[in-house]
Amino acid sequence: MHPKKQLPPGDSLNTRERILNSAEVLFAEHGFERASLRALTTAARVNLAAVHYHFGSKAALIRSVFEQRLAPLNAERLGELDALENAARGHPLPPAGIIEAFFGPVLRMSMDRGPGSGGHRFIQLLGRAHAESSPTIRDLLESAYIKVVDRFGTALRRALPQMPEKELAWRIHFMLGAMSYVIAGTDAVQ
Amino acid sequence: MHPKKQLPPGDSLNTRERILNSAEVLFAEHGFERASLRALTTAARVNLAAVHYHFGSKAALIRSVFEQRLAPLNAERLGELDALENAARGHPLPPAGIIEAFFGPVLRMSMDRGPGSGGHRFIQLLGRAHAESSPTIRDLLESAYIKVVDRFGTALRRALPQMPEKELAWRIHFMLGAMSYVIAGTDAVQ
DNA sequence: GTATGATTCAAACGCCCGTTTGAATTGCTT
DNA sequence: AAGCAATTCAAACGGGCGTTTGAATCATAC
Repeated sequence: MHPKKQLPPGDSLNTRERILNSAEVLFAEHGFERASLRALTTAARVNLAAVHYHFGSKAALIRSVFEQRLAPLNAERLGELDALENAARGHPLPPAGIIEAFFGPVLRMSMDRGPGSGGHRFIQLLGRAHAESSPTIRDLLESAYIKVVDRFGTALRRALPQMPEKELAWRIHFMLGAMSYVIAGTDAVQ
Repeated sequence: MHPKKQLPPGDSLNTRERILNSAEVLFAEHGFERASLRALTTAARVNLAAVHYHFGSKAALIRSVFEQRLAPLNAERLGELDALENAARGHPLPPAGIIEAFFGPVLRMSMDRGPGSGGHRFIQLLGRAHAESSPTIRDLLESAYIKVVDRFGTALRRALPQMPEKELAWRIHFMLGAMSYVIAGTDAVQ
């Protein structure tokens, strides 16, 4: 039957994890559409049908790879913003602090090139997702970000009350663009 | 036989042009891979095989769509840079002028939303190409840009001799990122 | 008007994809 | 040891893709 387990059994995680790891690698390297389940399951030394058994569909696998890593990342962002707000005690926050709370966790994860940790790999994948056109991916990103964007937008608007809404929106757009481009990049620079 | 014409005959251009136009629209809207030749030829009210007759392959069609528009754009960029250099008479150029020579033509083309002209449409396509992962597209972009990047890089280095090479590279990277992100964007802002 | 080459067309080819199936195998429980 | 669900597996399904083919049509030159 479909992924119904009666209990967390002994060690089915092995297959699941192997799929998740290979998926992260291949999605980051080739993009979500170009990386096929056949290539992926071969790399993971796992049967093709295992993806559907453990995840249900390719889209669901993408979602899993995504959320598994993005959730902690966004939690860290919100945590840093919380810390800033607690320290400010009601006063508006320093804009640079807000921006650092948003980009810091990503940049730190991107530097993390320890073997096995794969932080860098996931950030590459995140950059790829930003550049993706397919509605599936765009929806996924949006739903994962909506809470974060909302909190940070509010904080920035409060920190810069004199800045026109439009101008602020453009600046945020520019920042996001620079970030996603640099992150997705092929390390051409540096 | 394959695309060998004995003479520019009466009006074969009609089919070729219809394909090019539909290709630009659909590539810009859905990306190069997601837009299929079947969808494209249907939209152009043209037979499926006409693409291979007139262009040889999908990749060659992409190249044609691309070069047809990118060549004049890059010519304009280089022209503006030439004008700057002639006006400066050997002195280093104002950095803002260099940057305007590079981004100005794109931004102007992007604003051009007159029906039929399709400037905006092509710039969207250009943004999509920047975000693309496939080697075909990356190679295409690189070969189309290499001359421009070289000239502008030299000009910037000469205009900002005190700036470390690395720092300059990063700044260029950021600018390109912001541009491609904004341009490819779904007009979410503004 | 007929010959010739350019162009269009419907149909098929072969490939890769995500997904489904149903039978083996495995591992735990009793 | 038997039973049973969880898991693995090889094989196939159906569909979309870029491409090829070979005949039909069209336009031109003689």
